[in-house]
Amino acid sequence: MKILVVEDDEGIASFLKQGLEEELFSVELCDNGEDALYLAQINAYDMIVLDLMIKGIQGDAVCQKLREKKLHTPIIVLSAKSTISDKVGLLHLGADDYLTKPFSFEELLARIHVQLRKQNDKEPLLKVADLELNPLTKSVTRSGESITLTAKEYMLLEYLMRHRGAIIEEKSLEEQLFSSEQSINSNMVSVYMYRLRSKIDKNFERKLIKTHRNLGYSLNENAL
Amino acid sequence: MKILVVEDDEGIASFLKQGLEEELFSVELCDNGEDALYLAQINAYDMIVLDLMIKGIQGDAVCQKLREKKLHTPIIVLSAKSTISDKVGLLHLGADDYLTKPFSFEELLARIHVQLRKQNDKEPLLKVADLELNPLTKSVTRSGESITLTAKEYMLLEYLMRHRGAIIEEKSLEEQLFSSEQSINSNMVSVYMYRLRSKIDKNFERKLIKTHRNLGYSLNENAL
DNA sequence: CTTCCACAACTAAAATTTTCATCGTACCCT
DNA sequence: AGGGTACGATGAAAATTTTAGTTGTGGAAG
Repeated sequence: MKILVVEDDEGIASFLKQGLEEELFSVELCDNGEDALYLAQINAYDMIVLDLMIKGIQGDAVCQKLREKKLHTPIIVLSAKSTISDKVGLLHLGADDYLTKPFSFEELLARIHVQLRKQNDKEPLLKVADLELNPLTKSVTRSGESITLTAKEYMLLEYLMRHRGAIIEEKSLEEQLFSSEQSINSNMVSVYMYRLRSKIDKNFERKLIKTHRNLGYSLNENAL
Repeated sequence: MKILVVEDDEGIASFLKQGLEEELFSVELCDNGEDALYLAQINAYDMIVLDLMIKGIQGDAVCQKLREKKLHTPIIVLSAKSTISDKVGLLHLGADDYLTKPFSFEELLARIHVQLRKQNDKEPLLKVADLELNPLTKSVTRSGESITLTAKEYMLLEYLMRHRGAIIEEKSLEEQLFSSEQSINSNMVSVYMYRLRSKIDKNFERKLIKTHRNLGYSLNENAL
């Protein structure tokens, strides 16, 4: 699980990083709006923790822009103020939850877990171009035709679709497929990519799975 | 993940049950010391949440007795008082953490997660009779001889050993082996039991894995 | 422009997991 | 005690996962 923490204050940032890493999340830090926007779009985060008062573009604007770009990653906003207008406005801008400083680490952690769990219920049908995946029935179709996947193939595809558009490094995919058990020296991700492609992309003109040499893979309807 | 909640106050009890079940724990309730002792010994709980002030045998005594019987399940104590003597005493009696009322549900949840994680680090070597399992190296020996297990076989054995002595229902084992994905109508647990037995018990006089018809299985050095 | 290197794609075989059908046995009922 | 039934054990085939090795390809260096 990858989390992006956007936080100005170095002390809080490293405190959060350390705490979250102890919870076995993989954490990346960033201290300004521009980088946040860039990173959130290029990486496959499962969660964004976003301080409102940061350098450059403000948190609320970051939040809004990400949603405009159809980024679906849950966002938890951290804020010093706690006025009503703040809260309502934020949720409108696309934040999923907010927390006013000061807050306890455990409170943040609980909120993160709530959001991660909600993800599953939120999107009833994942779509990329004419490829559709229904997480409830675990069924997949492309151009209406049903496609049968094995468990691991399905896991891989669901993960790709939940992070559609982003470039996902092989390490993340591996983590997803083999929950944290280390299996160094293994080309299984590439093997599964091959299988997935042969089922998802092979018979279609428009290829959805893309390889980004030295970076990872992505699932994308654009040329990119 | 199975949690036993020992709580007198019906309101709190059902609140905890509901909250924990939303977190995907499987919860059992009990409102007095005697039942708590009995249930904790007969079932394979992963965690016990224990109120100090309960009917019958008091919480501290329950805690102490369970530890005397070598039950290793983590115990989180709930207490109305918050005097220092309480805290120190409890930890001596074998509790792993305590929480003073009133507490927020999220705080309890966080403590539970901490304890569950600690479990892994706490016991460096699991033993039942001459059967030994090292969770770090994932290696298993019986009477000193090394035994090679596949991933699923290992998972099953580790789970049995972490709950040694208790009768574990098939449903729990299934949940453990196939993280929550439902696979109704499947005898895989019995298939794996068979395999495990053929590696662990077959060549030995003393059988450690026991079947309890209509109840489940247990791993035990006693005749039982 | 060629060569080389690193990475990814592919293939095939081995190992494991999962399913399925059948067998054995404890327990209940009469 | 005999018979029925339900549950667990067993064996083996089918499917999937994993490993290992080979082939292909893009980009850097010469």
